[in-house]
Amino acid sequence: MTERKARPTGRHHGDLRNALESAALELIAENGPQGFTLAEACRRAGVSVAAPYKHFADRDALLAALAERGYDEQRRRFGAALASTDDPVEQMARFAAAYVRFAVEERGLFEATFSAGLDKSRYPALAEAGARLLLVLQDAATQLRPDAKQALGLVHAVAASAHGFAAFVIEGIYASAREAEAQAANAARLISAGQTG
Amino acid sequence: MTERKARPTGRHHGDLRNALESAALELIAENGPQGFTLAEACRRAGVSVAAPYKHFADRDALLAALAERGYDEQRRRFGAALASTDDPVEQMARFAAAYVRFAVEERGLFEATFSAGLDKSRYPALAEAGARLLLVLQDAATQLRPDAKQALGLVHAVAASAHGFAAFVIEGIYASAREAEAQAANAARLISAGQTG
DNA sequence: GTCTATATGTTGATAGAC
DNA sequence: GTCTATCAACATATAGAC
Repeated sequence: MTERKARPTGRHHGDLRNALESAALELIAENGPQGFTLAEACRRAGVSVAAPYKHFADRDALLAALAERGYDEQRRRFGAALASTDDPVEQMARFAAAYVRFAVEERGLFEATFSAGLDKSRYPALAEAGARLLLVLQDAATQLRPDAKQALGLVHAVAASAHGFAAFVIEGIYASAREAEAQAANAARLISAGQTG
Repeated sequence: MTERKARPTGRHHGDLRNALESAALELIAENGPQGFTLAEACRRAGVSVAAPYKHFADRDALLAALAERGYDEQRRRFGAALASTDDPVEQMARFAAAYVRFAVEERGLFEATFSAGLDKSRYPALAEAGARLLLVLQDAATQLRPDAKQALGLVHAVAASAHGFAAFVIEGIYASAREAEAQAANAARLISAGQTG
């Protein structure tokens, strides 16, 4: 077979697509979602501003690719958190902590999924990745709320609360990420054990 | 005395400063913080792009003015929420609900205070307005956590959780603002009554 | 698949007339 | 205090060469 990555004809590496995504993630992590511009990402990747258009239809398409990666990474992390215990309430607590940790450790992906402001309907693959993630969480919540709609409600409540702690950490209101994780976990525990039965 | 608002020499109303702030709030409410540009605010206010500079040093100064208004309005609303009951736990619950309601009803002010990304140190008046707000909340929390540091921690936790629900409403994850308010209040109740004593 | 060059639009900000 | 210029900077996106 031929080599998987042919020699670059221009003067670049074999995987510009990935290099652009990484640069974009850096930019978002540094300055928030609006800190990402295609032009600056090109500069960091060492290519001209025309190069991306062979890999992405436009600026939003790159963002959508990031958001999709973000959902997949969340599914991986939150799935692992859920699998780390059998106690349903503790599962929600660890999900909340993982939510905060993800926001801190992968701020670029985190903001790409939440604050990029994409027309989700224009990116079906993105909507599907989000739906897959939600399913994993809803499934876990079903142990606490057998009714599907109530399970979804619980996921939303726990996620919303955790999201707030994540936003506060990013904003620097919590000095310690660990502290914020613990608080988010605690809130999730209370919300999960709270009402119903 | 002379008339309070002299006749405009150009072709505009007597209170451009306010008109610009209102236009900016509209823009932020419509498209988020990055949806605000000085140029677009000028278009909506019906003045040239040079006009603002007689009223604000630069773009950030206008944003800072909005953020300051945002803190003051929060203090007004949250103060009223705290005063509406004597039960300390219920006070925190109503604060959380008011937080979500403020985000929904005054999204421009909400995002100006939280997501504008201002150098707070460059705007002392802004930092002071934020501090005043925090004091009101911390004071109320003292009934539940006599230790000042723990009281502050409780305020942060309740606010963080409420913030998440607010963000979820704005993002459209909660269809009903009322539902989100109720959930935020519930979470606040649990967090407040939760640990310590 | 990458480059150069370019078109086109937008922004923030300033100078100077009135 | 507002306007008319005008500027430099920067963005997204396309055409065409290699």
